[in-house]
Amino acid sequence: MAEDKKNVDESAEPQVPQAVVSRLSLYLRELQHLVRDGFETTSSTQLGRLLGFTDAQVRKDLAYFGQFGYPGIGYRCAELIAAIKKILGTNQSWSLAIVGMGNLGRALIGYRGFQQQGFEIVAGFDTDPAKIGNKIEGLQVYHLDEVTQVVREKNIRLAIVAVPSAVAQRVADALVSAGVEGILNFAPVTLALPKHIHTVGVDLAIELEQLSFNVVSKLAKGP
Amino acid sequence: MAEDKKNVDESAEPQVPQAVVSRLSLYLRELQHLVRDGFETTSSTQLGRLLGFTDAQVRKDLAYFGQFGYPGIGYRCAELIAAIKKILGTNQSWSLAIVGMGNLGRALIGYRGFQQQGFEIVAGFDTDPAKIGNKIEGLQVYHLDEVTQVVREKNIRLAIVAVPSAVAQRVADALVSAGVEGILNFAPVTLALPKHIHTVGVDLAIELEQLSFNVVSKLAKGP
DNA sequence: TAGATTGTTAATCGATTAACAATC
DNA sequence: TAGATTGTTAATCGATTAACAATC
Repeated sequence: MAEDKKNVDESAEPQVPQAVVSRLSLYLRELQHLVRDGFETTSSTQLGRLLGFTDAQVRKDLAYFGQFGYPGIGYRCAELIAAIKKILGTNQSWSLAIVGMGNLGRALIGYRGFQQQGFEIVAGFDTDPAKIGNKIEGLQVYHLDEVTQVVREKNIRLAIVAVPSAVAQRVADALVSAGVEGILNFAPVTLALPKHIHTVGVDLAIELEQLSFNVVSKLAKGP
Repeated sequence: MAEDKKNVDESAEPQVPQAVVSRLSLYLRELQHLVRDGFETTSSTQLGRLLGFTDAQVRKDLAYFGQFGYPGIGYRCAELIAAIKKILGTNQSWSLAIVGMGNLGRALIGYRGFQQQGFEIVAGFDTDPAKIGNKIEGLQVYHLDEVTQVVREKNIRLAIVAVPSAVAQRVADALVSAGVEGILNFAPVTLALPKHIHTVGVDLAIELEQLSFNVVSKLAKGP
């Protein structure tokens, strides 16, 4: 128990790369489309083609989590969907908080895609007195000072941060001390948080920078 | 010239991994914060610490593009900012179109972070007659049928897709045939587009799935 | 049976890290 | 000079792909 070599994780499982987890979400999305389009089964080749991956990669990714396919047949879509949801934790529904009732925050409250994948926003927070106590887009808005109480009452484990950069770190700290375990951060800053808190950052300007880089780079090569 | 081994890109340059490009955007963001906070210079160690990377990785990433540092000194922030902007193509301003004037589309029009990094939304598109011809959040809204003309007139090279999944592919096709070269897609679908068109997909539900996966996985290990 | 497709091992490829001479 | 830090090469590590026996 005492002997740790380097900083290797002590847990037994093979340790799943984050890249595998994000492809898992893409497999889930494609499988849902396949079911909608009437497919009962699919194959690693088909899934790979739809997403631009090799068939080997699809099989390898799934192999991290178990055996889900049938040699000679492929994968039963409904079955694989259920399995991936279980792995991702979205076989159950998650209660979310959102902080920041600006343009982006309000848009996210109305976003249908969250509900569809098992995420329900159950509380909004802001510090603007004009907004607190009202409902915005049907969602009850609380003062950030009440976050600890509301998070406990409503069993909130994940939160969305949609506030200006200048206050994002303070808001994140408040969420963490209220007991939130994961944060989806839309403010264009790197949050400094305890290691056991999970963070995903979405910086919209950065996404555009990836595009502009690729567009300008391609100028070098002719058509 | 004829002899190509496998499907190796013919272009001379070392071929930059996409992961490097996204870290480049993060370096830029941190450098801008450092300048705001009064730093004249920084180092690979400092940048790495702020972002959770090793110093070696920072230097290696930058080395793809040239020599920007001073041995014994580090990097001059302003200088490195200018260099990265040039690499990413954001030393110039980009004119953007946005398609879809729903909740998310309207929020993105008002998002200050785009302007700040050199992206200006100059035209909105929709197919709802009630919206066309008006200004939304100060932005002129056109019918999607006019996209080719507007794209040409306003020199638009990048576009944001914020429409429902069901129509995202058709919208993307229209943008491409209008001459757009890069698409930031918020619809939760994989777009099938010509190889020379660049796409970045942002699926908000998938970002939350990454969080839920990590939160449930951590249950296995006790504190 | 023949054809299809899995799960898995081994081979390849690519990315990260460590180390260090060169430089300020 | 001593201390700091770069750019770069070599070593390590990890992820992807190819190949194939097993299975339906």
